[in-house]
Amino acid sequence: MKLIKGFRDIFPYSDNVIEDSVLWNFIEKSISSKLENYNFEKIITPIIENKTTFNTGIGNDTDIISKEMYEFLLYKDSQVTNDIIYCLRPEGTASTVRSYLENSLFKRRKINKLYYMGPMFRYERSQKGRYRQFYQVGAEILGSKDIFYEFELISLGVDLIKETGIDDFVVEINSIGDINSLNKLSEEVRNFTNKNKEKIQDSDFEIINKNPLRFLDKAIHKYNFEDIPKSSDFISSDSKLRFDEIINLLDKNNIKFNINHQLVRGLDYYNDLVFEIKSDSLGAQDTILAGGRYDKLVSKFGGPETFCVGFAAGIERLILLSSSDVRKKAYERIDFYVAYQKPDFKEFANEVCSRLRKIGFNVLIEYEFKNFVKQIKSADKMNSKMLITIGEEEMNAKSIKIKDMSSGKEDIIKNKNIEKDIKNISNNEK
RNA sequence: GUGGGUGUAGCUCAGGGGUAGAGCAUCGGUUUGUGGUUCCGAGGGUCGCGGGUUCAAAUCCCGUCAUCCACCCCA
Repeated sequence: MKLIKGFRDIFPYSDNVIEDSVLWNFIEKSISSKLENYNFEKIITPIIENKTTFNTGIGNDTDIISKEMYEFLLYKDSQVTNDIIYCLRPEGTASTVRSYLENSLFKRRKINKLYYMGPMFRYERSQKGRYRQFYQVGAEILGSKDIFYEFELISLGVDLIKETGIDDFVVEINSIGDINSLNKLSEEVRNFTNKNKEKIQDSDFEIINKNPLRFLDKAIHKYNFEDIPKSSDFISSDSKLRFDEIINLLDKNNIKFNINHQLVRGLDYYNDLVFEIKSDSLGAQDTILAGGRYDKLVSKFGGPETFCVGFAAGIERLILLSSSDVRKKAYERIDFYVAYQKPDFKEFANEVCSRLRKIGFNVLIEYEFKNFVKQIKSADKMNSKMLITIGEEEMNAKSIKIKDMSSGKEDIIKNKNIEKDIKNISNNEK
């Protein structure tokens, strides 16, 4: 009986922040509510897909596909039932696009703003901020090339990060050029590497033959070439114009960013805009959020030409970086602790609880009686905002006493007015 | 896949061939009407797992597993 290597349980009161379900819950909620502020709708796709979805989606020669996929054949009655290879999804964009096409979302709305949140799987050595099962939140805008959508997405990314209390981050952006520019660049890389044949390892030539751009991404740093072909040398005037526009928009809206011409992404489907948000305090895995434009992916899947832009963020990484403020807030979730002085008062205390829960409050009562002082200490320990005490006096006067735990202020409320008066008190708090 | 560190109580760690330890946390008492930093006490361990050396192993040796960190790559 043991957890699988690289996987983890998430449970309450864990000493490890990325295993703490209370914090997880809080952060997932604030992320979703921010996404919904921006009018993104949630899409939920299975965590198992046909492997081909990712082969065509991400690119066969990427590390994700060639060495990090969890793939399997379906076994039933001790035999392989067919020869379809399934896999655990390693990322969210390919599944989203698959579902987008399969459900004809492009026919239902011209522009779809979708988000997903859930576990992804990659078979790699685990490390700080990197796990075999990890959670991503992603946002995708399908169906428009409007530059404002690019802006909206970057702005959303920044907001999501701020939402978790992170402030030491950097936004980096680049344009790798449109599809024509990328083709030109590929050709140029091929020429360049042919010229420098004797300096380049055979294994890297395999990469070049499959996809010259991947060579720039993963192998170029091994060599000390000076005049390497750069995306900025081949960028078309259209792409250049778009890049200037997004820079302008970010500037005007006070979103700070760095231009990084070295920035490329490890997945095949990007063109034009690419961006990342990084933090220094994360160790080797410094990217919190990354994305870009992917205008050819939908047609690669057999759909109509569709302009798309999106990003994904690592939830464990957001949680690792979350501020102490956010962590504290996650534990301030109890509105009322109901303390009763004698076991005989339990029935009434319980009734008060039910009534408060019915009108939407988070209420804690401990049914195994312990002495009054202990109960009050417990209210404090559990971070309850308010304390309700029910003792002899209250029972006689048919009332309850409410204490604000941070100010110490007390109120007495008549039994029959509980619902109305408590709403007033908690409104005054806010 | 490669390299290094670490595995002893729920957590953080001390101990280093001869009866298993501390702090924090938990629970109880102090305290049957008021909380955060009072004081006292209790529970909790196959010292990661397997093998070897020894009269005796948590301790020494070998293996293995897990975990952390870095490389690679990525969110």
